[in-house]
Amino acid sequence: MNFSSITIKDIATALNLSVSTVSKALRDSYEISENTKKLVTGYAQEHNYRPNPIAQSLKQGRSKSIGIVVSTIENQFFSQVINGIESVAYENGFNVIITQTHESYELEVKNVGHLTHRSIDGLLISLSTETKDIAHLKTLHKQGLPIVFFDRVTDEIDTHKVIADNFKGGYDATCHLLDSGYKRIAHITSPANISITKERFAGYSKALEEAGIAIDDDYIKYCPHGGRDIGEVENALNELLSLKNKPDAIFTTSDRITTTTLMLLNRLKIKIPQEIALIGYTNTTLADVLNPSLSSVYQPGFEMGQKATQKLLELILAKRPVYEFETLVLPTQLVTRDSTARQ
Amino acid sequence: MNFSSITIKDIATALNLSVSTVSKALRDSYEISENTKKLVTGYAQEHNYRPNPIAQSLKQGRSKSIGIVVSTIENQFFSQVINGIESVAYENGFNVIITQTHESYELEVKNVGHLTHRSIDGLLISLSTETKDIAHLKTLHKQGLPIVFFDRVTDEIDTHKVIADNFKGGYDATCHLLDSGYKRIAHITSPANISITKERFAGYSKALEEAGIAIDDDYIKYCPHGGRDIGEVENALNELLSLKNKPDAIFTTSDRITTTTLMLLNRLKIKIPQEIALIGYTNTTLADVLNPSLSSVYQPGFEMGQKATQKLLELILAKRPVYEFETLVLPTQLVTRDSTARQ
DNA sequence: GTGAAAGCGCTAACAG
DNA sequence: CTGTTAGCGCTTTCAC
Repeated sequence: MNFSSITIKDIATALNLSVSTVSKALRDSYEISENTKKLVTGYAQEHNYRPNPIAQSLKQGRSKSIGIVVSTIENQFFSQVINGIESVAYENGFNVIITQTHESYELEVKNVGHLTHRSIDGLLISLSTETKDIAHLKTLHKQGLPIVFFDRVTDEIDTHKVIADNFKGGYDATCHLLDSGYKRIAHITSPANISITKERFAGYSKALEEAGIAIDDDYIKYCPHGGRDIGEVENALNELLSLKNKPDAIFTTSDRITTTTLMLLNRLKIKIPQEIALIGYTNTTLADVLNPSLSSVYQPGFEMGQKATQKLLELILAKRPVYEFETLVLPTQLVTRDSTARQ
Repeated sequence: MNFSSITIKDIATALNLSVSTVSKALRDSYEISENTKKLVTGYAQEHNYRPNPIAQSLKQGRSKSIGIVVSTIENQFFSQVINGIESVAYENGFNVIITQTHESYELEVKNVGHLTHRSIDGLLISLSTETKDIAHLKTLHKQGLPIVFFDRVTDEIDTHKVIADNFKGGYDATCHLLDSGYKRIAHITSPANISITKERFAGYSKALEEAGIAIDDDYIKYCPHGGRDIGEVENALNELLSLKNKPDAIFTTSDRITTTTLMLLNRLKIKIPQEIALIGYTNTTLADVLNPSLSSVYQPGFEMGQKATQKLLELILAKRPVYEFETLVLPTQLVTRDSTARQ
């Protein structure tokens, strides 16, 4: 039910006009005289007329809304992205529908189904950690649904993408550890199938390689759900701590893994950075007040949301099919704090 | 555009039936023979038919979606609430549209307008800190829009409400400080016009009163936007610190105020709890790993979202107007940590 | 300049 | 049991 509006018909009868005249007048059609336009718009204003978007959608086959798929809005990175998305979407008269996968492939498929089914004009998506098969998206993409990937992307679909410079993020973080004197640098990360994991790992590897340090597979641990469950991180950490040659530093990816690692180390009373240094990806505003303050790689979430939405709107509003796609790479920010202080 | 469906008409022509027969068959009407039902549903399944929700909404005047208004999803409390809302909404075939006020009255009015205008079936709202006049909601409520308030409520509208036990939260926090030996307990809080502020303040007052300590107005500081801007908290804190009789403890409300206060105290190198103890409302999962670990009042956000949605759905699905309303009060949880350790 | 009419996809009286 | 018809609110030909 629409709780705030009279209809075009009401205006028509009140003004003794036809609905089509009113409709055209409201849309400022050249066919309508200035007089009636004024009459109509005046009446509309006065009675707080607002077109019923549902009827418009049905008629026009467009809903002026865009769908969003993220893993979870509890993650500050994603809520920042969403704020960026909203800022651009609202400015352009679009509204957004947010859904969460909670890192589940099944939920991702379900959400995407729901969204398209609810007639969105375009989709912004960051893939779940479980997602390997993207058939559900390929189909939609082929049918012409505008899609823009952000954060966790795929190269199986050719469209606009907006990501952070994950390679550099991993590289910078690792270099910083090396520069601070750490040598046995472990890496706890998300599953290897998602893009960000590979890219960050590549940066980590490159840095070690340049420092002449061999990659030790024992030092690389994957959390199947990107740290969604505390147990994943616990296992990873325990395995690292039980190595004969324990790491002296850890580089973590993903907010969840990072903060959980910090918590677990504290719980184990392992001194950071004296026994083990820690640097990780996180967008929490609390990095400064953690114990110890946490060196981190910060991603421009808000900007990522804005950029992705701009690209999506380009696709949605394009008069003709688009075949040239861009991948925007945004810089990350390395912030060094106590958790990686020089030994 | 709907990217995933054939229409009822397609089915009808394919099966040589009328659209109404198909429609009824799909809705399992008693008027239709088992045979044709099977035929229709079979064909529908096979061709992945899904009703166009836009058309359904237009026809039925219901959209099966509910609107949410919160201050900001970056606040973990609200993202937890939203998760609770989603869990119940999805289970019942409703989807949700999330909007943020960023503590602005203007944005609240705008969002509510947008939402109703987009034909929501019901509204879940936590008022912005700026909101004093709720005429925009009263009108809608009178027109019959089901509304459920949560967290920050108003008593100017008679409907279901779901809140935390704010009085007890304030009372418990203050008692805990008193029990730990603190006597000069300051309070930094949100504006006095919102419900949670008054209720928590009442708890704080009661505890002091019971301890035979007079309320000192100099110890009560309000942040006009609930700590949205760091400057608000900075001012409040500076005023407290420049008192001749400095407080030895602070009780803060709202996630934002709490964590900002912690950050500022750290920045000022004021030792917590030795120089000033700190306890505050926060739902961050990081309370344990803050420096120092932070005593806090935790609110059952997820549950609040669930309950509010259940009540809203009751209203939406009610066959006849509802005149009996409930206010559910959920318990909060006091978690004591290092920031309020006994002196 | 204005209006009549069709139709977006669906539902629901009402006939048959 | 099935079909015809009207209509949700809007836009858009096509007549007048």
